Amino acid sequence: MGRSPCCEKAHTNKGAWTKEEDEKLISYIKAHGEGCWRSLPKAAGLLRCGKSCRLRWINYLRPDLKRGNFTAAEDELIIKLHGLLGNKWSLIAGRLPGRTDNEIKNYWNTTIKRKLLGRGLDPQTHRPIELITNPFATLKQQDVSMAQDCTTVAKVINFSSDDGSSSSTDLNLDLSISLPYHPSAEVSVATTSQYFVLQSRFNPS
DNA sequence: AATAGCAACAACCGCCTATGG
DNA sequence: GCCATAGGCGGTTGTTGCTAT
Repeated sequence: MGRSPCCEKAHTNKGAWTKEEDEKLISYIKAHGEGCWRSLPKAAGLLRCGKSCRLRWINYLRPDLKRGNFTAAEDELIIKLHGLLGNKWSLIAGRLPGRTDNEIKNYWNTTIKRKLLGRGLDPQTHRPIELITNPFATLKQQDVSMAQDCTTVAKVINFSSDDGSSSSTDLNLDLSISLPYHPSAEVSVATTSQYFVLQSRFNPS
């Protein structure tokens, strides 16, 4: 027997939300707060799936959302975080106040991917595309060794100062609690550091 | 002016995880 | 420990609006 559906699909609306539906959802959450998404639609008088309500609220109606274009600083932060975390959009969104995982995911797929390709970097690995076809074409041996040493990553991308305090930037990138051990994670971190090693070489400002 | 192509974004789907009985 | 359920997440699709031809 399969999994039961999250709601009675025959009695729910789908597709774009109307203004009336938005208003019902907003007023209900203002009055009762978030929580129990399954029972919310009925209580709020909405013919929607609970999941759909949650998504609509989180991605579009929440009052603390920052609408509008991404700034250059946000761009760079997303790229850095993606290099460390991969497609963990919710974790990335957690580091960008007012931005949602869905928004960042869309922005990544439509804009940043192309931006990285334009820089000659593979969007998934963040490695120079040339390195993928010929892994040691441009890296000096010392760079490879350095990249393999994960402890250098913090220095390379300025996460923290030598005394362990946070970096001088206002970006809190302490991700130490978010990264479960996985052998491939070392590869990911190493490739990210390779990117910054190369970036500093090509763009030493 | 018509329309084809593309980019951006909203929303859905299916799977995974956490939690409570 | 097992099972059912709700919530959460990432991948994918559908829709809309803009631009180029």
